[in-house]
Amino acid sequence: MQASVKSIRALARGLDVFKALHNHRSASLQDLHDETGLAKPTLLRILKTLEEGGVARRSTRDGRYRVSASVRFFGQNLGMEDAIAEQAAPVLDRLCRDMLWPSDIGVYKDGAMEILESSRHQTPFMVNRDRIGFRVHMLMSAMGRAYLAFSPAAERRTILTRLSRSGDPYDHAARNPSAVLADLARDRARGYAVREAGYGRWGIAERSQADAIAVPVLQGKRVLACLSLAWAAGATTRAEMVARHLGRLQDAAAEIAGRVAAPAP
Amino acid sequence: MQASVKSIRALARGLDVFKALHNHRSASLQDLHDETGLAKPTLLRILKTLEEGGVARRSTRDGRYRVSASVRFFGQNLGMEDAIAEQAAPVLDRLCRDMLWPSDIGVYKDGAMEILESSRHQTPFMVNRDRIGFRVHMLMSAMGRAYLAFSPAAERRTILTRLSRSGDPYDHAARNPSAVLADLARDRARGYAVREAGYGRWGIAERSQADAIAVPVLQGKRVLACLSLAWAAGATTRAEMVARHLGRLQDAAAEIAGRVAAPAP
DNA sequence: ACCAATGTTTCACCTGGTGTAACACTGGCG
DNA sequence: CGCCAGTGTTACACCAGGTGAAACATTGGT
Repeated sequence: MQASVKSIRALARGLDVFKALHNHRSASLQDLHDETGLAKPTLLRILKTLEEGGVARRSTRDGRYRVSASVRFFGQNLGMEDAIAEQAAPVLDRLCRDMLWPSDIGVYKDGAMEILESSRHQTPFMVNRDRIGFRVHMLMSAMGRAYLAFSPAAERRTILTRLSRSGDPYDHAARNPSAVLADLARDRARGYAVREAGYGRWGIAERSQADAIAVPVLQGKRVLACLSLAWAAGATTRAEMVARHLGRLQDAAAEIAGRVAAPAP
Repeated sequence: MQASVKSIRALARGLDVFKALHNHRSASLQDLHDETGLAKPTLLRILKTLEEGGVARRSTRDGRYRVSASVRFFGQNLGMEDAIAEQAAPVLDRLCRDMLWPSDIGVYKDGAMEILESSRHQTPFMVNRDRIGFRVHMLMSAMGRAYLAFSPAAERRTILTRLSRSGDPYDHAARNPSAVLADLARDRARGYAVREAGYGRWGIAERSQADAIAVPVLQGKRVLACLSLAWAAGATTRAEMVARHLGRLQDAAAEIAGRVAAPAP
């Protein structure tokens, strides 16, 4: 941890003033003084700096301070994935501490699931280097199958059609859709999806077998993302993991969906 | 002027780092070091503070820094009026220096024009105390007439109907719509509107007569706001002011419309 | 014309921000 | 496997720069 890195009080105060300004539509120096408890000369300097930085302005008409309209564009080029990753990260951390096994969260993109965040870095069981945008197969991984199982039928059909045309041998199971659809219906009924036997291994040189389950993060009827739980198959059984952790995993998925809709402060 | 108020370097640097972070979707410490020229320990402290302030985050997966999704909501509760006032303010200042007479900008709201910004504070001719939300009559003021003259016919009709039911004697002219519409058609043809003779006076105790013209700030077919130019009637003639300044006023209106659509950096 | 509330400037104190230098970690290449 | 370049982190000592008390200026109210 970077426990020794100290934060900068002057900057933190500036952010506080900006937030105070953001809460009220406009604020006088006195308002800000009352709200933040900072000395007025300090506030004048902070507000001057915020103005020069283009994030606040002082009306020439009433002398009151407001946030600048330019801040409307802050974060406007972030995608939904960024929001999901950010809101999921602390939930994954907590999950990992509770379950002692790591989780991943990912979204569907261009024919595969793309991993957005992971708590694998907290465990010794890193199978893949943590590079952003790592992609896992739709039909082989628990995460991909969760996405397919819980998506609306139309989207499921579209994706399977796409996979059946793919050059990747792992995707060819989609060419026998009735078998796949039956598996997915079973997953949907159980409330979680499982990975295909033999896909994915743990540890250096992929010696030990891995297993995983995954649940959807639902936004209405759409699957916003999928949340997976992985463990070394030799350590415990799938039935045991489902019994102990499925509820927790589903709760976490619901929490993430809620936080993406209305982020925590 | 508050020429003597110094800005806070530590805060300005923090804002710079935030902006650098905002330009790239994600940035490593090295990226930020290269871009801002700040020492890495300084950056670590700034980033720590931005994280604690909830405006930046560091991905646990790749260790790169990003702006937090929560900044998406910054400035989201500002109205269009705030944006207009902000973008107009510097333009009004410049206009006032060029023309030596003050301008106002206002929007239509609830049966009257509401002043958003003004350069009257730069002149000795302040007729009204600069209180925010000062309202001027639609039919008596140049600004109100400009709004009516250049609005789509349907909106013009709606407003006139509303005014005709008003209790304010100034609004009763709307009860003879054909005369009003003829005046507005003339204003529209000329490209500017004028105030009703006798409305508005300059200076202390309202001794000297005032005159004004106004032009629309157009966003497509809608009148976003109106921009007025006022002067003491005894000092110069309306024909002279139109000849010298109408083009400038229309250019300024176009500039404001452009800046509201895509704010200057 | 007075008074209370708010905004601004000055200035001396000393903390808190700063960068250099040393250290730790990672990944790539031979 | 070991070296090396690139990157991230920690320690530390200096002193610029942030800070708020107090004095001053301005505004608004009745």
